[in-house]
Amino acid sequence: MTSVSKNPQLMLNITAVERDTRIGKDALRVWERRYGFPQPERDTNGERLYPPEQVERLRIIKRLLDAGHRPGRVVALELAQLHELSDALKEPATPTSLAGNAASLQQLEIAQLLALLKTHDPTQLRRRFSQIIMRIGLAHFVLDVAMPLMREVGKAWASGDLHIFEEHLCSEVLETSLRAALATAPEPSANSRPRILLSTVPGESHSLSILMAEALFLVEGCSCMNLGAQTPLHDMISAANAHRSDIVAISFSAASNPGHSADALSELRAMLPATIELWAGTPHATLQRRDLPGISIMAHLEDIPTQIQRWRQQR
Amino acid sequence: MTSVSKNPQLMLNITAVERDTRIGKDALRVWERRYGFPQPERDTNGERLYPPEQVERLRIIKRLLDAGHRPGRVVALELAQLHELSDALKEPATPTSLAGNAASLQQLEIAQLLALLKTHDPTQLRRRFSQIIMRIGLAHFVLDVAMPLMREVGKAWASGDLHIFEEHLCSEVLETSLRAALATAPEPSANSRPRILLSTVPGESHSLSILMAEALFLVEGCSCMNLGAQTPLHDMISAANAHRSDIVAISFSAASNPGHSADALSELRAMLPATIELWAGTPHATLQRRDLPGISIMAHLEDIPTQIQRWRQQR
DNA sequence: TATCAATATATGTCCTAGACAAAATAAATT
DNA sequence: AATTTATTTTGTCTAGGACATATATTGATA
Repeated sequence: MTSVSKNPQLMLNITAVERDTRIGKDALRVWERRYGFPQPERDTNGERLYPPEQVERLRIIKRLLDAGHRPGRVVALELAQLHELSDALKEPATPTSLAGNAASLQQLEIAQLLALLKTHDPTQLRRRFSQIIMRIGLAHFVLDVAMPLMREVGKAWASGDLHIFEEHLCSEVLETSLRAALATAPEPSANSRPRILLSTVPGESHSLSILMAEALFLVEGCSCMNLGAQTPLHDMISAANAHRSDIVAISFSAASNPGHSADALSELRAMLPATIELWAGTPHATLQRRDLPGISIMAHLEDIPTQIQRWRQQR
Repeated sequence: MTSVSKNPQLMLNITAVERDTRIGKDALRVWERRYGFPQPERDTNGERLYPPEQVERLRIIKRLLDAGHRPGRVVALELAQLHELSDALKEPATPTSLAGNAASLQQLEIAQLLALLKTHDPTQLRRRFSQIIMRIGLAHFVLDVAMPLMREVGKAWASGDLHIFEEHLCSEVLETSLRAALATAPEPSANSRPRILLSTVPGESHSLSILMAEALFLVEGCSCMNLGAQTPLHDMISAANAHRSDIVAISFSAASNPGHSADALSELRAMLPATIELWAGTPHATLQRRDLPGISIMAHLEDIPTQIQRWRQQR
C-alpha cells in the first residue's frame, strides 16, 4: 500500500512550496543545507519534491518567523515543539490596561466581529460593517474598527486560532464595505488640495491599507487617485505627473521586506520631482527607524490628519 | 560630468528589475548568456546593476513577449526595431465586421470610456460606470462593457498607447463600481444553491476577474464566498468545507503561466472532495486545450449562466 | 492539398556550492 | 545604563550545466 505521504499527486515541487509558504526558493534550499530541514524527496530528474507534512511544518515555521522568532532556533524543531511556541504566542491574559469605557466597548465590538467572521457568512458580515459605518462614520470606522479588527485577525492567525482563508474573507468583505462607502461619499471639489496618488510597490500585494488610507484622505477633503497594488515605480512617476499629484503615498504591510522597501522608496524619491512629497506608511519597526531623506515615514494611519494639516499650513 | 546612465541612484539590481519588468531573475541571467542582452554593469561586489535604458528596453521586450513574440527573435533587437514591432501590433484598421447596430453602439461606448480614462479623473470615470450599470444592469455591464473595456485597455497597453498606470486606474475604478453594485444588490436567500467559493491561486494577483465572476454568479442567484486573490491551495480546501461549497471557481489571467496553473489545478482537484466541482476560468489558449480530469475549464465569463443551469439540472 | 505524427529547436527553471552584505545578537567599552 | 564594537545569523547573489516543456518545423499519411 502506498503511504499517504508518497501520494505523487500531493507532493509539491519547490515553486509550489514557495507559493504556499511564501518562503523563497533560495531560502528553502539553504535551510536544507544548514539546518537539515526540510528534507524533500527527489523526482526522477533530481528535483525536490516536498511531502505535505513537511509543507505543513514549513507553514507553521513561517508563522513563527513572522511573529519574531529566528530561523536558526525554529527551523529544525519538531512538530510538538513548534506547537508549544505557537501556543506561547496567544494573548497573554489580555491586560486590558485601558480602563476607559469606550475602549472596552470597542474591544467588545471587535470580539463580536471576530465571532461573526467565524460563521463564514459574508453577507451578514458586510451588513454589520455597513451598520457600523453608518453609526460612527467612515473615519472612526477605519481607525477604531477596521484597523484593530485586522490586527486581531493577524494575531489570531499567528497563534493558529484562525485560518488564512478567514483572514482573506475578512479583508475581502471589509474591502467591499469600504469601497461601497467610498463610492457613495460626496466627491471633493475639482480643485481641492492636496492631490494624492496612492499605491504599493511591486511585490507588495496588500491593497487594503491603501484603501483605508484613501478613506481617511477623502474625509480630509483631498483628491485621491488610487492605482491599487503593485504599480511599477516607473509608472508611479508618470501617474504623479498626469494627476498633478502633491503627494505620493505608498503603503507597506508587515510582511514586506524592510530592505527592499527602503530600496524601492529611495529609488522612487530619486525619480520623483522634489516638489512632490513622498509618504510611506509601514508597521515595520526597522523601516520606521531608518532615516530616508525626503521621505515621510508614518507608523499609523492616525498620523494622516495631522500630516495633511501640516501640508496645508506649509502652502 | 556624470552621464545620466551612470547615476548610481537610478541603477537597479536584479531584484528590482524582476519586479519592474516581471521577468524572472533566472531568465534575466540566461538571456544575458544566450542573446547578449541585457548587459548590466557590476557593483563592487560583482552583482548586476542595470542602467535605466536597459530596463526600459526590457519593459518593451516584455510587452512584445506577452503579445506573442518569442524571446529569441526580440531580445537582441535594437530599440528602433522594437518600436517597429510595437507599432505593428496596433489595431489593423478595425474591420468592424459586426454590422449590428448594437455592436457598433457598444464600440462607441468603449471608445468613450477609453477617452475618459485618459483624462485621469477617477471620480468622473466611476460616475460613468455607475450610470451604465443603472442603465443596462449588472450582468450586461460586466459582459458587454467591463470585459471588452479591459480587453481594449490591454491591447492599448501592448501597443504602447496606454501606460500601465492607466490600466491600474481603470481596474481600480471598475473594482469600486462593481463592489458598490455588489454591496447594494439584493442578498440571495440563505439556502440558495449552488454555493460557490471564488479565489485565485497564489501568484495570480489579478482579482478583477473573480469580482466580475461573482457579479454574474450573484445575478444567477448563487451564494458566493469570495476570498480575493492568492489563497493558498490548502486553505481553499478548508474554506470550501466551512462554506459547504458546491463549486470552487478559480480564475487565471492571461499573464499566468499555463504550466503552473495546470499544476495548481490538479493539486487542488486531488485535495478537494469529489462531490465539489472545480471550475477554472482562463483566457489562455494552451490551458483551455489541456484535458484535466474533473475540472471544467471556461474560456469566457459568458459560459457562467449556462454552466449554472447545467449544475442545477444535474441535481 | 490538408491533417496529423515525429523530430528539432527554443526557452524557462532547476540544480550545486561558494560567497558576501545586511540584520540581529552578544560582548566590550565608556 | 547607554553606546560602540565584534560576532553570528541569514537571505540572496553568483556561475554554468542540465533538462522538461512549449513551440516550430519537417515528414508521412489520407
